Amino acid sequence: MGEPQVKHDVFQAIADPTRRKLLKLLADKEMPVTMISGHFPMSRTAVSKHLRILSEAGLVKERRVGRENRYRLDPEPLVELKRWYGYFERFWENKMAALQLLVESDDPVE
Amino acid sequence: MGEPQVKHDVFQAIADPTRRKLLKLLADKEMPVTMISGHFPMSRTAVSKHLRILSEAGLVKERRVGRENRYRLDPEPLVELKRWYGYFERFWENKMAALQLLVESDDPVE
DNA sequence: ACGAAATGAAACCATTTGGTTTCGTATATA
DNA sequence: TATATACGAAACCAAATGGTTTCATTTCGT
Repeated sequence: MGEPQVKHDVFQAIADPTRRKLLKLLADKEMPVTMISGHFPMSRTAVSKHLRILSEAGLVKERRVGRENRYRLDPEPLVELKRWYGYFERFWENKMAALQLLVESDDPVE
Repeated sequence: MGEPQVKHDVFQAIADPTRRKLLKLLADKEMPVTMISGHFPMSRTAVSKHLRILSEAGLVKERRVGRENRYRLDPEPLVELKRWYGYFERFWENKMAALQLLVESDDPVE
């Protein structure tokens, strides 16, 4: 019983650029740690720690398969982000109308 | 010429809960620093440093009026946030449909 | 049975972060 | 003019962050 006691929340989790890249990488593919770390200019252990933080925030799920640990995105906690953002939508009136068009076009960011 | 050279980006800026509260506080009201800091259990100087970070990220605008420095929300950089999570929306298909309803209802978060 | 692969835990380190208190300066007001 | 108010800069500090290397454990493939 009691709260889920998450150590890192979504906002903290996505604050780091490496972790944002991790989420994109794991968005459509499930991958084991060593393969994941091949995409980053740091040690496997460092990547592993980032994955841990993402996992604490609920943004990735891990699945043990033999000796490897496979990770995959779980986008569900991003809803909190969307809600938070949604609160502010009421505050930009005219200014945002133009920029909204930019958002609608879905060229990838980062 | 050259990039705007922002020290703190939006993701870092909103990672801290105090700064998220600041944004909500300044969403519809322009306020001077001392009045703002009255809403937080820390020194005026500490609040001032948070405001500086938000300012670097472009999320607040400051305006000098006499001896006071008035701050107000500028939501424009939040568009980057929307674009970012917008990328992931294509990855939550069925699961998100239900939660979407929650988002649409606008009870305040935090 | 044995060696290699996959991983996390632990200890360690430098830098950043979030807070403090003190001080100087500009502006308002009595 | 003198005093009080509003604020940021600076120096400082403890804890968190993001990285490293080393080591032990589990599992796979000969």
